[in-house]
Amino acid sequence: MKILAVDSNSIMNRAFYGIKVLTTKDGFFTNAIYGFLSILLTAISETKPDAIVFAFDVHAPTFRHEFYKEYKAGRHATPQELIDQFPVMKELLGYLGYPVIAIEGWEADDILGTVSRICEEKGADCVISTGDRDSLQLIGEHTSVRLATTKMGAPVSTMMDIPAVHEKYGVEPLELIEVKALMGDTSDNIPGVPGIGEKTALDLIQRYHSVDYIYEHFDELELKPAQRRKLEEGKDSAYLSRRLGEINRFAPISENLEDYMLKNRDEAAAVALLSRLEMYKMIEKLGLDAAKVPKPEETSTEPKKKLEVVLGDVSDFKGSADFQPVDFLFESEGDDITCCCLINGEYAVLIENDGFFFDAALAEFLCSKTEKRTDDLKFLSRWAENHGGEVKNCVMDTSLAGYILNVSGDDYSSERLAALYHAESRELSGKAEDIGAHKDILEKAAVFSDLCEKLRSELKSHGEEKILDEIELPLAKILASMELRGFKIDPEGIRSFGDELLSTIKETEERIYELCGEKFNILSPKQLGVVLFEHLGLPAKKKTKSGYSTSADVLEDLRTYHPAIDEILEYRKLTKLNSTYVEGLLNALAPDGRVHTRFNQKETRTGRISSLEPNLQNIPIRTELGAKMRGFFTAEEGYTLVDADYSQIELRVLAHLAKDENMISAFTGGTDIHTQTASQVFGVPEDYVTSQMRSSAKAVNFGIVYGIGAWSLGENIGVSTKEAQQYIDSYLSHYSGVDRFMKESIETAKKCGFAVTSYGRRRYLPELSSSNFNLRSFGERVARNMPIQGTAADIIKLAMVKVENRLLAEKLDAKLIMQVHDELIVEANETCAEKVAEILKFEMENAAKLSVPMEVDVGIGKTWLLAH
DNA sequence: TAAATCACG
DNA sequence: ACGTACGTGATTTAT
Repeated sequence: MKILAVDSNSIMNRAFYGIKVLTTKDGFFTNAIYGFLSILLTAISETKPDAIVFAFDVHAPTFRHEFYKEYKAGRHATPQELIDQFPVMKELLGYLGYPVIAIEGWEADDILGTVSRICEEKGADCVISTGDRDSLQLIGEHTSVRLATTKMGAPVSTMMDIPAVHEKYGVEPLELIEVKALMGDTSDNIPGVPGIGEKTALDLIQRYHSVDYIYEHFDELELKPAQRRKLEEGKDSAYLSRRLGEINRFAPISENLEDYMLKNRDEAAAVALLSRLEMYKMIEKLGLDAAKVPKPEETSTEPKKKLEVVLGDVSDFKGSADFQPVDFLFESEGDDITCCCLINGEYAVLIENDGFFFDAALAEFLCSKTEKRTDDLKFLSRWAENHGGEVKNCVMDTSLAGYILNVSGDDYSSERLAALYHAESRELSGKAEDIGAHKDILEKAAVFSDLCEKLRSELKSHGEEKILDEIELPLAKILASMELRGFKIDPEGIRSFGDELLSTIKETEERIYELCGEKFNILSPKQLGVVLFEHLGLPAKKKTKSGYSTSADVLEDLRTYHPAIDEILEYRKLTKLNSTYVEGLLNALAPDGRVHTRFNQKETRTGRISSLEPNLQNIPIRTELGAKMRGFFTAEEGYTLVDADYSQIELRVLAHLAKDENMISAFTGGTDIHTQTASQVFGVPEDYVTSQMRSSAKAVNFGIVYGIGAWSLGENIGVSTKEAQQYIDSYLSHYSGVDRFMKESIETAKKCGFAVTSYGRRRYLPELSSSNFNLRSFGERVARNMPIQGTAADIIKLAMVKVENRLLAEKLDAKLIMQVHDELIVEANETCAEKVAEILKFEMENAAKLSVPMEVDVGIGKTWLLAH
């Protein structure tokens, strides 16, 4: 028999402060519950208990104990966001069939102590799960403690048993009570003996084992005079502390361990509650059946609307125009569509791909004027283009709508969105065998129409309709086309570049072994750390959770200490270049001689798009060697690349948003912004700005956009924190509009709960109401950054739509193939490259009207390197 | 699977 | 007292 006893209050606290902010979409904090369940699941899988007991303090957290504890420790009172999670946690545990014990007048500790005592007496095993070292005194023959802590932000658990206590403290577990009696515990309001700290207390108890012994044999003890005096004066306090610190092991709970076995759980209630908490993955992890969710029909009195399922054929594509908008759902295998479902008013028409006229009929349908709603427009557009058509008049993509409504989500499937936005399901009618054979797609179909309406009205009420209609929907189609077209690369060039790299890597490797006097894996931070900081004795500024940091900026500081450092940095650069870019690109090369990256339109928190498999948005450019890579990105025979990029778009957006006269005039006047900043921050005329000053000013400009802190700025440009603070102060006094804007951004975000771009794209920031300083600060930095980065992202997306429209309207043989946040690349027939360059420049510069001009640099060339 | 590192804007 | 600039994705080693 093995019992897991959970110190629930302690674990809830640990989880609340240790886990990043997590809320439901209405803002209810769920991070403590989530963290609690995660810790519980690992504890269960590690200990495999036969029963689990959850001990809570009665009041969550009690005023007498927890509140005072926090007060004494100089922290804030327990935040409401945490308090609110306790009743929900208990409710959930109840549904899950676990015994929850909370007894008026007894602390959770006492309950744990009692459970472990019972176990010891009956010879059962007891594992206590807690985040609090208090419980270590309970460790015994059959009792161990699983201590949950956070080491540098990461959750860690340590098993403590008798030998572990011996090793760590050099005393018996029970003697920890004596230690505490002497040293006290400020966080627990135990005074101890004033002047006696952990070291002395441990030393005394190791020698004399108890408070009683110390005072009973006081005159015989070998003590330093100061210690003797402190102990004498603190005698009463020591005995008081001795009583306070000992956990009571006789709480009035059942002595029968069988009573703590798992009871029948109310699966439906548990699933319903977890769904309300939006912890869908947790449902599975807890071994619950998601299908047990009670149907919402129970709450509605009206009869459910019907959806008649019929098997159709390709002729049904044509007839659908009468029922606009038509909802179009599909199932796919690879690039193919295998089956689809059209929702025409009352009917769900299933059409299977029979391999005959399906593709042609579908392509024709997608091209038709009929208004369509779907759940993955980019896929559909790619399919349509592959079949010689396009998707016209698509007015809804539920996944894009879901992304716009919450950019921080991770699942925009229509199933999930339907649950999130309480879309109502229609009742399927029709032949049972038809329904059974297409269960998945029909389940989606049943809620889809209502989901579309719910999403649309939600967008409308947020003022985010235009983002969907004018930015994301048209963009999906463009991205599809960019993915399909791909980027031509020169595999021979890459291969020979790779060969050169490999031979340089080999030489560098040899030199490193020579210089270090041993062979090891240079790419292993662990091994490298040992060699550099132990064998070679270089000064380590330890950083990471698991040892020495060997990151580039740490090594940079060590360059003068040892000749191997430069070689190691070089080695890293070369291997990175080879494995990520040379090998990565060759692996991604499609048979058509091009790489087809995929653009993720629903990933970033700011509204940017991202690129993956391969990521073409991080092809090297900053170093000369790396930039050679861009020489292998090229255009088809007879075509050329036209590359256009915004100059300092984020700073321009900032000048505009902040309405900062000074910054606006820098951009209208045509002075270099970093030079102007340097001149103002350092108080010298522009002609006297050195390159050193300009580069510091540049860092400050970047820092401002990121939500700057003096410490990091100093770190970054190699000046003291104090000096960096002076730069910032000077900056903000010269750019007072920026100062005001930053303050307002945070204020507004705190008031609304989200940060927002010029175009109304929101990013919810529950972090802002976190009681955790670091999280809250992060929220504030994001509140400052999101409007800038996000607005810039909106602008270039708009530009892409405009550019594509122009290229199409003017029937140019040119296609957009890449976007790198502030840069667009078009592959154009050589005959129209100049025209395309003009269009790019014009449409990008005029994609938005800011109070500063947007400048675009355009280049034409056969390779990315040459065009940029 | 997570952590460390490094490529880009 | 504490941690320390925004947004991504790929590769490697280590757990």
